[in-house]
Amino acid sequence: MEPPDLPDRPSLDGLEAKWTALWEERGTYRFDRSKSRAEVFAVDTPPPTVSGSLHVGHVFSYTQTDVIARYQRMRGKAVFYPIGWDDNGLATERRVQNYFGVRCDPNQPYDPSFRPPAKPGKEELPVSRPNFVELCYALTNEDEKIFEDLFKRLALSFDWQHHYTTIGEQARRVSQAAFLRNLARGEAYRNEAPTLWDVDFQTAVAQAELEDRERPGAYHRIAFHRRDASGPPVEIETTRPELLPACVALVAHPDDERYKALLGKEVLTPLFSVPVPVVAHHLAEPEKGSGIAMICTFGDLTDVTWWRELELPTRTILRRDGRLGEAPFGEQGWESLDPDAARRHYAELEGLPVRRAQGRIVELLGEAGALVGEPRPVTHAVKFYERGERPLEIVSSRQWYLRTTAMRERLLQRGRELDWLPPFMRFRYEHWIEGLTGDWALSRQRYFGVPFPVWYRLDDEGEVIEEDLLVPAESRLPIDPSTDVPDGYEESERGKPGGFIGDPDVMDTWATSSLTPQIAGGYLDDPDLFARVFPMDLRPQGHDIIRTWLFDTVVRAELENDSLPWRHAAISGWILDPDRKKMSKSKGNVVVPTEPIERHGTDAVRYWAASARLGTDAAYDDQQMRVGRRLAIKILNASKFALSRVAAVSDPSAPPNELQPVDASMLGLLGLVVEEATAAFEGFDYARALEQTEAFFWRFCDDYLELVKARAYGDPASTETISACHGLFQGLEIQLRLFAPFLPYASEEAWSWFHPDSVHLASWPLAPTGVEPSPLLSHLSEVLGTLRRAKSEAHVSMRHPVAVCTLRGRPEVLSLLGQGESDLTRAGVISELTYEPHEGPLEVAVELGLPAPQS
RNA sequence: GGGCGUUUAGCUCAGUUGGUUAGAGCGCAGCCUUCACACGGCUGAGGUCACAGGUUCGAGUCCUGUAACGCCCA
Repeated sequence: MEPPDLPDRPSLDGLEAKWTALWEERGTYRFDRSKSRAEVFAVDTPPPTVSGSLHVGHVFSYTQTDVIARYQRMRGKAVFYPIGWDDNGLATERRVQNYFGVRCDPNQPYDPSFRPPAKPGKEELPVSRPNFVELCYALTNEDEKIFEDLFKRLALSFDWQHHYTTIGEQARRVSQAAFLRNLARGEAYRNEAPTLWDVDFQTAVAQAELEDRERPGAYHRIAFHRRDASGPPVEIETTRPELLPACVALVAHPDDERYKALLGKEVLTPLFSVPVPVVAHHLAEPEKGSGIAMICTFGDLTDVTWWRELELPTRTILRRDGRLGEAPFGEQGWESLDPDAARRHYAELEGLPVRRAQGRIVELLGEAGALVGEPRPVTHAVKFYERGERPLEIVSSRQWYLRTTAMRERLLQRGRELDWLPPFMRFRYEHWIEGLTGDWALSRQRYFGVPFPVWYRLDDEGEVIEEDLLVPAESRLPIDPSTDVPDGYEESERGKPGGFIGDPDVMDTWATSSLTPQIAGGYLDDPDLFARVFPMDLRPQGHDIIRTWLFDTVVRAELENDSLPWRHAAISGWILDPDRKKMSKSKGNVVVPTEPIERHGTDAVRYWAASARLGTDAAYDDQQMRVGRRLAIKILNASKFALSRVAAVSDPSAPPNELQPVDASMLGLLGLVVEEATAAFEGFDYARALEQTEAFFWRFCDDYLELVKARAYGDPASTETISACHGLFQGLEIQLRLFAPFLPYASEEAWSWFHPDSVHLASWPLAPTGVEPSPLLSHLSEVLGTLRRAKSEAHVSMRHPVAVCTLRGRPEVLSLLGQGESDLTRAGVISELTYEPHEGPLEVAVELGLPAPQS
């Protein structure tokens, strides 16, 4: 073969820039859409939240997916591997708010000449909704560039031509169309209902966005007198005494003997003298507090359950800003035996935020003698919006919902059809479904999101006619109902009696993210593409978003496509810091991914990420990256050596007539590694494939290269040298391909020294044919190990001659070793090699010779 | 309170349907500057497999229980 142009000192420096540019120029990772579904491997990649900070967690899981994608590409699949940015939603709004020091005020008019302040001021500057959205676009554009640069440097083999954003036109169109179809099929509905509410963000929140946090609180024991004044007062315990004005009943467990006699009777709320019934429900916990609780509208989700199942009245006092609102005691629905006193007491509370209202009502209760004993401090779990800072409240509001609870069984069945990696992750999904307390609340009272594509007709008084929806034709999508006009109306009729008004809400960001297979696959615009990629093969993601992203995506595909969205779900673990604590911004232990890439190089960082199995958390580990870097350098050096030798023979790729036993053994054993790595990859166990490949490579370098060196430097026309060169060539070629998914830069560089095309488009290797995996090389390794030990212990160089080496072992082992005798004696610098048959494991006796004369 | 996972060398982790003396890498110690590699290589010392029972000829592996840690859900 042509002598390759080999570097004097191979180096990793510069490889990343060089190959990233070449791959892009050559379109190495472009999707071939001429392939049929069976020839395609489609990945539904998680679109990262670009407003969030980049950290090594991204590197970790995205690399694991890329390794799988590269394997599939080498297996001959057309890999559909799009990438998107998740830019819509509250995360971006918050970042824009902090970055520019602005606040969205929908009442402000649009200012086309608006420029954000250079530095955020002390007070947040109110800006119009269109101005605010413009800032969101501007900032996400900046953020996206940073992500793109990182992903390219990480050698993630995305097809950048199939790129989307969750606020982009395509995403809005698909989200709105899917919603309208949900609506038409009766799967989406709008309803006034108790809603989880964040008082700071002033928006509804879904069950999936909840988070429990331990907070200090106190049990207050409050006495309720019986309406008929018989018997002692009933004492309840509550952590939320400020909700007493919203009390609609007391509840005890039906089997609780202490309260059986009370059931059906009425008691009076202290301070407000509102008669409320005592009712029974199995969710009342006899062991908790006094065993009887007050039901308020609404203190927590249990209140909602009681209220719904026991058909209790509603007395809402909480406003959406987290303060106590109106409570017209004495009027209908607010009946009181002493309305004047009730109003007097409530006047002390109205307008106060809940915390201050709590303090005040405790004083009032104390003065009225209704507080029993001192409040008892406790620590308890309080529900928060995961991005919020104050506890969630529950308010009654009108929201859009998607009917998920009605399809529990179908979703569980889909979960069983999905291949979970690792399998136990399915429990997360099942438990989530079993624990659903209501339908998916879709609407958010926010600004940077996909609007609901509906308008409402206004009656002659200018009031909204809820049941009379105006929806656009699908061909008009995407629309913004706050600026677009429904068919048959003029803009001048907006907000006027007899006119129309747009729905002011936007969709939950997951309502868009849950459609990534449809958005990326061209569901609406490109049915030909969609048919080639859907259902997709792989959904990679973290286990923290099984209840949101994975679950929601299954829901949408079930409703829209009557199908699972993908066949396999690969769930990656967390990145922990070196002390095994979860990395998080608040702990200040986040590692920025550019840092390890700068220090160790991409291949090294990928090696670390690919060493961790799916579903397993991994600690950030500099040492492991150093190992990866060393491996990458070793690949370059070993390749250089092998190629510098094999060029001597005419066609090293062709199997020679007389393949020497040592070469055949190496190739045979490598064949086993190929088979194991392939099997591991087929089961998505890339870490095992890497482990096997790496272990073999080390033996290849330490033992095989040393054994064949003498032959490789021999006469290029000799049988021995031709065989050695074939072993080197074949061994190298196969191993570079095995390494390619993991270390794309080093393997591509070495491959380029003797191939015009990319290793990443080369075929995945097959085990070499015509060679038996004889244990010859393994036995030789053992002997070499003993020789090295002897030399190491004698503190002499490895070139130091061995006077006599005696091999003792079973005859068949000795006879096998005899086939490698000349390689062994030259690699070990052995003067005399003798064999002694004996029954037992191989033993090697070494007698060192005199040092070779100094030259 | 319910569920899931983890526990193997100082550290990070493999360990297949139960089968010789439990593996790897890092770190540590020692050695070697060899004609691919000092951004290196070689060699070595490290383990009561969390604990307690049980099944079995045989258990890191299977069963029961306990503990610690982590996560999810109440």
